[in-house]
Amino acid sequence: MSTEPSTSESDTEPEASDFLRDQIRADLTADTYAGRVKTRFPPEPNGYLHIGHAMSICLNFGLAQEFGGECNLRFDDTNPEAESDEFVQAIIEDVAWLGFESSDTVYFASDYFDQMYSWAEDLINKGLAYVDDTDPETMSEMRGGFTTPGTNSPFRERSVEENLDLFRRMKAGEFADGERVLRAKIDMNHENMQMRDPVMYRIRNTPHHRTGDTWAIYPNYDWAHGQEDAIEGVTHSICTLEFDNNRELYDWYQNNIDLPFEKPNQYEFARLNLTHVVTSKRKLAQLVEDGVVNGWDDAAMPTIRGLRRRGYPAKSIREFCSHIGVAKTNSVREIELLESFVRNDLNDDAVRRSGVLRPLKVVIENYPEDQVEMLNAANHPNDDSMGTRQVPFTRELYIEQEDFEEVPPPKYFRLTVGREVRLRYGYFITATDVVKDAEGNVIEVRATYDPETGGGQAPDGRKVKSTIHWVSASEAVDATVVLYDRLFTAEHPSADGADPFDSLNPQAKEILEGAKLEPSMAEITQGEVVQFERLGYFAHDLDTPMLFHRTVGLRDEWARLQKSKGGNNQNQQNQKKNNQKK
RNA sequence: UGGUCGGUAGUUCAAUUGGUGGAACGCCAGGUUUUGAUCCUGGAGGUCGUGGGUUCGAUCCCCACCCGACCAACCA
Repeated sequence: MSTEPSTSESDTEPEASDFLRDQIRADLTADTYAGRVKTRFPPEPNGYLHIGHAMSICLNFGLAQEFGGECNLRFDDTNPEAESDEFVQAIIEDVAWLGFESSDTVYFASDYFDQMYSWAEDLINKGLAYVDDTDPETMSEMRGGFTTPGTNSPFRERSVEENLDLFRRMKAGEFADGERVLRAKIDMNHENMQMRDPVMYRIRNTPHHRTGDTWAIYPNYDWAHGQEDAIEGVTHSICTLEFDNNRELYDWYQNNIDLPFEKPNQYEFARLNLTHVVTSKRKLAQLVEDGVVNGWDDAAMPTIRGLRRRGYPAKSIREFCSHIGVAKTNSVREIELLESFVRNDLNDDAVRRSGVLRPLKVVIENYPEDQVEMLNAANHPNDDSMGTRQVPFTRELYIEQEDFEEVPPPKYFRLTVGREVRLRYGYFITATDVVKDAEGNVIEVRATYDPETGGGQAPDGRKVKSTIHWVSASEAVDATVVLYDRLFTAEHPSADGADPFDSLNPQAKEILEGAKLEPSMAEITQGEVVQFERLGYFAHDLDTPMLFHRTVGLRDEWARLQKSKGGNNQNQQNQKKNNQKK
C-alpha cells in the first residue's frame, strides 16, 4: 500500500505491534510453546453475538491467522440454565458470516466435564478443595470485602475422606440445588477477592443442552476455563479486562493439577464499546421483550445478525476492529467511525440504483403520452467494469418530495418553478407549475423537458446547478423502506448507571411504505446492498422481498447546512447537556 | 473503602521509555464531478488532568491531589 522505501521486505505492511503481538513474538523466539500459537473464542451459548464480540472474534482468529496458528471456537457451556443449542447454531453462523470459518471442529466445555471432575478429586486429595454446606448469603458475607478480611467456613477443615464422599454424592445428585458447593482451599484473607476460596462446583439439577441429565453438578467459570484452555493446547488465552483479577486464580488452578500441555497464559484487553448502543445481554433482551425491535436479528439491533440484516459488510466490521486494535484501556468508540468503514466499503462495492423514498409526481407536458424510452445508466460512476443497465423514462415520473420547493430556501439548487435541473441519466427539465390539494399541499409538478439534452448534456453547453434522481411512475416497482436513526439518543446510554431506556429514541425507525424503485430492483437478490443514488445504501431484507433497510446514509452537505442554520441553539443545548453529564 | 488500568486535538485513540506531539472520524476551504456522494489538495484545532519536585531541559521520571473505568455472583 505505501510506497515508502522499506528496509528489506518491500511489499508487506509493517506488521502490527501491540502488547499481544509483542508477547506472541516473544514466546515464539523463546520457544515457549514449541512454536505453537493457539487462541480461542469462548462464548457462552446463552445469547446472540453482538458487535462487542466481533472485536474478540477478529482478535483471536486474526492473531492465529497472522502467526500461522489456530483458533478454536469453543462453547463455554458450563451453566445449563440459560444455554441452548439454538444459540450454539446461531453463534457458529455468525462467526462464519464474519469471515472466520472456524476450522472443522467446534469445541465444547461440556466435553471435558469428566476430566474436570477427576482433576477436582485430585485437588480434594491434595487437601486443596473442600465441600462447603454454607448457604449462599452467608458465604457472601463471610467472604469479606475489599478492605475487610474474610472468615473461614466451619466446613473448611473437613477430612479428605468426608470431602470425597460428599463430592461424589453431589455428583450423584443426592442433594438439592444450592445445598453444597465444592470450594478451592486457598486463602480467605487474600487481597484478591477471587482467591478467597472460590467455588468450583455448584449443584444444578437442570438438564444440559448437550449432556442431558448426566450431571447434577457444574463447574464454575474459573474452574473450567483454564482447564479447557489447557486441554485444547491453547497458548494465549485472551479475554477482556475485567478478568484481570481472575488471572491469579487461572494460574493457581493450573499450577495445582497435572496439565497435558505447557501452561497457557491469560492476557486481557479492553472490550469494544460503542456510543449510542447497548450491548448488555439483559438490555438487548429487553428491547426484544418490549417490542422495540422485532427480534434479536432486527436490523436496528447491534447484534451480528442485526448488522447483517442491516447490510453492514462483514469486511467493514473486520476492518473496523483491526483499525481500533488492541489496547488495555477501556474506551468507547464512536458509532460514526464504524459507519464510516461501512460507507467506505459500500462506496466501492455497491451497485448504484434509483429509488424514490417519498414520491412526488412530475408530469412532463411536452413528452409523448405512451412513450417508454430506455436510458443507459452506469452501475458505478467510478468503475466501468461494473457495467450499465437500462432505466425507463416516461411522461410521468416520481421525484423525491424534498427535491422540489415551491419557495426555495437560500442556496437550494434543486427543482422549483421556473428552474431547470437535470434528471440523472436523463433530460433537463424545467418546472412550470404545480397542482395542489385542498389543503394547499403540492401534489404534482408540471414540467417541460428539453429533447436536446438526452444523456444529460445540453448541446449549447448550458449548465444546471443540480442533478436529481427519479423513477418512471408507470414502470416503477413498489417497496417498503426502513430508515434508521440511533437506537438511543444518549451518547453513553448506560453511563453513570443511567437507564438506557430513558433515552430510547422513539424515531429510531421510520417506515416508508410507498417507495418507488427502478424496475431493475425487482431482480436484486435478498441480502444484497445497493446505493440509491443521493440517498444512501440500502439492504434488501433477508426474508421479506421488496423490503429495504437503509444501511447508512451518504454524507449530505445540504442536510448539514440546513441543520447548522436552524439547529444552532440545539447544538448548544446538546453541548450543555454533555457538559453537565461530565 | 482495597486493587488494577487510565486522564494527550471537537471526539475516540496512538507515539515519544527526558529534547515542546500523530492517526482516524468530524470540522473548514479549494479543485474534479450527470449523486450537495466519491475522489484530490490544503487548513484550523493541543499551556499532553491539577499542583509540586528532580533536571540544562518533562507530556514522558518522582510525590501529592483531583477525575473516570473495571473488580467483592453457587454468572461468564
